[in-house]
Amino acid sequence: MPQAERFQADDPTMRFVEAWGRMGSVWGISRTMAEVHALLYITGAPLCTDDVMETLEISRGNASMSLRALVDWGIVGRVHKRGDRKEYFVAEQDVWTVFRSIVRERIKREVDPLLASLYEVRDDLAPAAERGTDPEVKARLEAMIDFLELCAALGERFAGPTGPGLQLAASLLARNHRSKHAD
Amino acid sequence: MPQAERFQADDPTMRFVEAWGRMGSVWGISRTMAEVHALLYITGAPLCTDDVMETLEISRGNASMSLRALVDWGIVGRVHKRGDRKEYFVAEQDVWTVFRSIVRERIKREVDPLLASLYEVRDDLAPAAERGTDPEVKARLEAMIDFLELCAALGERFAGPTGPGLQLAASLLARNHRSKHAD
DNA sequence: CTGGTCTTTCAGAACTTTTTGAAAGCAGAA
DNA sequence: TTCTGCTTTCAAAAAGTTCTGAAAGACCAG
Repeated sequence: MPQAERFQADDPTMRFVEAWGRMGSVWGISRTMAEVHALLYITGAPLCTDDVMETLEISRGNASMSLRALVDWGIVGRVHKRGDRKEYFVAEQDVWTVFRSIVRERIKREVDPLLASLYEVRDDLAPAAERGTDPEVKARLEAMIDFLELCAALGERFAGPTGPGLQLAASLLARNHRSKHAD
Repeated sequence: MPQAERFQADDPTMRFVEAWGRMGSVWGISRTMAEVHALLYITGAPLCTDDVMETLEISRGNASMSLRALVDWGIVGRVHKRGDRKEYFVAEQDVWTVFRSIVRERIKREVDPLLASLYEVRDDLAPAAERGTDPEVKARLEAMIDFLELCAALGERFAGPTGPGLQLAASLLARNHRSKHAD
């Protein structure tokens, strides 16, 4: 497999990359980052910064940033080839593992800080016997906190590093499934 | 409860609104939209466009757009008061229902289109006996498609309009839980 | 050390999204 | 009909984000 790949714009690989790129928002990352990930995933083999730059036609800086961010998210790993100074990158190949990393990261980055803020609000609410704050406000706040705690806990269980993941998902679908699709 | 509410910036209501606003990205909506939703949710009572404008200090246009979008997402409803020409808005009060609406919408808007693109790529790949496309590429594509289908199906089951939702979530947590938190 | 190869950083440019405010639209009352 | 009170729309402005490319940094080999 040659180092500098040249894909046609309508090559299946490229079409996959584009489709995946459009999804970036769902995973909470930028389009380019998603494309870089898609390219690494579908290619399977380790690619270096220049491969990524050339294939996606992006700048060196952008490639470097995106790759590092993917490594931070834990869904891309760094690899070295003997006798080659360059650094190579490989995407995790198990989709379920990818999913787990993403869920874990997003909970850490987004749900946890929100919960922290809400705890603060609640704690300031309780002791002061708050002049005139509707008690129902407190109840709604609690309801939201409970829900988010449940989400975080579920996320950990469902997608956590040790989680049952796939099997659990499958079994969920299995029990009392109604007739689905034909496709 | 007066029509034009005036909250202190550090009022618990406002603090909730701000915390929730910062979360917008997670739900795939803009900060302002999230704040409008937070305000309606925590207030509990129906508010009109002017209430929202004044409380959040945003323009009429923005308030109007955000409210309509929330109605489209199905997590805010329109209400009319007898003898009042104004339109009022109330947020769904059951957090689990809100969650379900959001999951359903996002799958519809984001996962389904992606799946559609991937099906196209796969279908173009199969018949042509594609000159030189690595068979592993096809395998990886299939793996991704399978995963996304599972997600969509799970989403429907778990968060769908008829779904078991909360109970299911609770039971998931219950079985083989390891010692969690104290807090 | 010096020179070469590769990686990272960062200020500004390009692009995207969000917000505004004024104008147009709509509906009921008189 | 016209007036009035309210809602929606939309073009332009502001704010926010992502990308580029050049320069600086790191590291190794000789």
